[in-house]
Amino acid sequence: MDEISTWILEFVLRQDIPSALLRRLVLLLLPSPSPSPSPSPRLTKTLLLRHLLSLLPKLSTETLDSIELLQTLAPNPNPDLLRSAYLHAAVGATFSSPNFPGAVEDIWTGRVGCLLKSSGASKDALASEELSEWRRRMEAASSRDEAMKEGWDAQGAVDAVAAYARAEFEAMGPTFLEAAAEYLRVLGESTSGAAERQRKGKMMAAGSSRAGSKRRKKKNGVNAKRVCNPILTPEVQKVREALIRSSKALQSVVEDPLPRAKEIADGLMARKSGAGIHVEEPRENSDQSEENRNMVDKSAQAHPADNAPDGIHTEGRCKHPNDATKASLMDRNPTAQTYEWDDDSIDFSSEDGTGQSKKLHLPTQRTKPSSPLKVLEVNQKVKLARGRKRRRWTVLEEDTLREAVNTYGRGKWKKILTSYHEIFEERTEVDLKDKWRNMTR
DNA sequence: CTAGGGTTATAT
DNA sequence: ATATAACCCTAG
Repeated sequence: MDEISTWILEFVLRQDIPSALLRRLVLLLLPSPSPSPSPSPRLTKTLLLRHLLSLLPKLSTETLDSIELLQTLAPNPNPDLLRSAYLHAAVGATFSSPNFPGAVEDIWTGRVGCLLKSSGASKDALASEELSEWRRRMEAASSRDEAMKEGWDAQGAVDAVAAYARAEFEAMGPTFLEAAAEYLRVLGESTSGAAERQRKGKMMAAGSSRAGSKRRKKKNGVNAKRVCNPILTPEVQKVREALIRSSKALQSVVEDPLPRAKEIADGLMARKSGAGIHVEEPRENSDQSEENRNMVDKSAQAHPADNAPDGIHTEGRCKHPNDATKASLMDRNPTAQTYEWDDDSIDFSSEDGTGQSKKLHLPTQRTKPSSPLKVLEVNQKVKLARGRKRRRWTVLEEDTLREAVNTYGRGKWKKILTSYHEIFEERTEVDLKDKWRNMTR
């Protein structure tokens, strides 16, 4: 995984992502050497902390595993909170286990026993007087009630773990992307050098040290340019490229609003025109365009959360599985120009101060084909031109597919697709089958 | 809907 | 230039 994916993953992990997805990411990235080099310590830590929090109302041995792993990651800015979290998690896990003697054996004789015996880093980080005290108490007790009678605050234990995780996040500071965004915002507000240097320092603290030194080297050559156009700093360029490149990965997290909007629009169309839907291919504009706008507005109202912030775009994928044959208003218009996030079509620069900006201008509507023959020809062209954009399979998708084939069996592609549709977004059952064929060759 | 052959874009 | 992965077509 490269540095840029790391920034983005870290950012994504700090967001509110579905717990199922988080779990998968944990399984994918954590158990140390998965495919290639393990992720950066910072990312690993983020992942572990998120995992820890996601387990939370419950305390289990999984909680303990997470904390033990976290303990191995330097630096450890909150040693007291870490010890406290471990203690509370251990006690909590013991009490919430259905098998009290078994849990004591596993947690207190096993884990804690080893921990207290061994000397060195892990002992320093996790062991405490209180922990050995609890160990004595647990091993002496013959039942859960007996162990608990000296007082135990279950909610307090959960709070202790949460407090530790929050403190760690706090100590880590904002994610690299957030810091970069903040830096640029401030840079845009004031061109004062002092402020710039201050923010810069803050940002560097957030990023990995490797990233920092790399960029510092680059900085000098482009300084003149960035003063007059803060949007063009190498940092933005880099982040922008990263966002584009990673949009594929993000697609499994961020829903593309377009298919949904189209669905709604089609629904409205169907209701409006009764049974038959026929829209002339090259549409006469003016009178219908008003209606068209309304429909878009309505769909926007129905899904306010889908409005992505400016600059973060998912690709405009218009095709909807069931609509391949229907020509609808929302389908890609062959005569219109769309702005796509293709890697090589990105050019935000307007270096020439001539004010002659490169505006997109939509060509005026072509005259509609006169003969039926021509209509056919145009339709064919549309069909040919409408191949899906190639999208590489993510590791998450591959993993999910493997797991799904294990549970449902090879050949149950439709079933697999529907039960994991949130992960196989925009894939068809045929894609799954093809992918499986590729994977097993 | 699935299987399997065919086509094309992309990585090596 | 070639191999491979992703995608397409279509019979059954």
